[in-house]
Amino acid sequence: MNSAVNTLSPQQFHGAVLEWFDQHGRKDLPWQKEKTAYNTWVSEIMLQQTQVATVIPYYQRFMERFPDVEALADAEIDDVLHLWTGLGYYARARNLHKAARIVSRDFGGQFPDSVEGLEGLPGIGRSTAGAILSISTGKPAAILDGNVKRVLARFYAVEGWPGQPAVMKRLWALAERNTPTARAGEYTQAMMDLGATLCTRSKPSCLLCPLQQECKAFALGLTASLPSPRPKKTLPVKQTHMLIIRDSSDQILLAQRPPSGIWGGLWSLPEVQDLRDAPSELGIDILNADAMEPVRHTFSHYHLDITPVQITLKNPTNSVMEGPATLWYNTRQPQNIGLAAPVKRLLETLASDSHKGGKR
DNA sequence: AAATCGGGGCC
DNA sequence: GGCCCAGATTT
Repeated sequence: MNSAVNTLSPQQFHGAVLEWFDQHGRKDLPWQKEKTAYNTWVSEIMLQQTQVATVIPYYQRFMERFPDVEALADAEIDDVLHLWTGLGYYARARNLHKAARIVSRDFGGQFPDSVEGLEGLPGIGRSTAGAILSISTGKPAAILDGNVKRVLARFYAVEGWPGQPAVMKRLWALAERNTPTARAGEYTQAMMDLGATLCTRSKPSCLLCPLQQECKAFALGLTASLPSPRPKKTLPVKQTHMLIIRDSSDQILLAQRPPSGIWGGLWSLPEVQDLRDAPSELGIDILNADAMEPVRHTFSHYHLDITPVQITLKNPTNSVMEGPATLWYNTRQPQNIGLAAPVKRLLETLASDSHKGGKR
């Protein structure tokens, strides 16, 4: 491997980064007041999916309601999900809750104080474990989140998509190499801040960067092309029908998804691939079916073309569907439940259509 | 519409 | 250990 010759030593690297952090880093965020493992953990999980400005009010509400790991472990999952509503990615809230119970039950309320121990908890991988450990204890532990990947791939001009194991391995080695033994927590914070504020995906602010003089991507004009993008492939398209079934007070039938797989545990509309299978699969008698314009929902690995179908039942008082949990959803008074994203959008559309008095 | 992201989970 | 899955936002 073209190991890092002619470049900054680890001491010079983290020295420059820490000096920049002292002048420009953020040090007053709510989770930086008291850097316990619990506080750091909750903030890191929230920040995995959402920007700082959005996270702040969620973090504060969460901490008021669940001030420590015992409070979270004692909570019902529904209460946790309730405070998570709007943040999305509910699987992470479930993992947070599971992990709290493990820490409380198996570890007497104490978080593991090693990367390996932390990694054993659901929802915590190598990078998040490194962040929690270094920030909350100051122990040297490397992180490699999206921000740090970008900084390192550019600084060392590492070619190749970081999703490739060989590239990932190289980046981890560089991350480990530069992590200081002293001030490791601040260094972790600094690297994340650097990637988030200067070394951004597009239009990085290289002129303000403390690493610019030795940055290979800057020198070679490669900042726009590094890190290398994921090789693209054409996504398969899947089809489904989502049934809009109303009761006499115009509420819409929802069914809960199975706990794992797509939209695990979230609420969705009853679904069939082939409309002709609806009566047998769902146990309903259809008087009329009115298909709406399809909407496309894209996952990382396929497109899902959803055809919403407004259903009129022969027997409107039907009690429906044997398998999953169901509920009747009032679009005029949206409840705080975890809804699959395209279903949420669809229900909002239906609500605003009915306000206008229009039927489509 | 395409890119992005850290972890889970299966083989 | 390698590969794919999943969810939602940003660009």
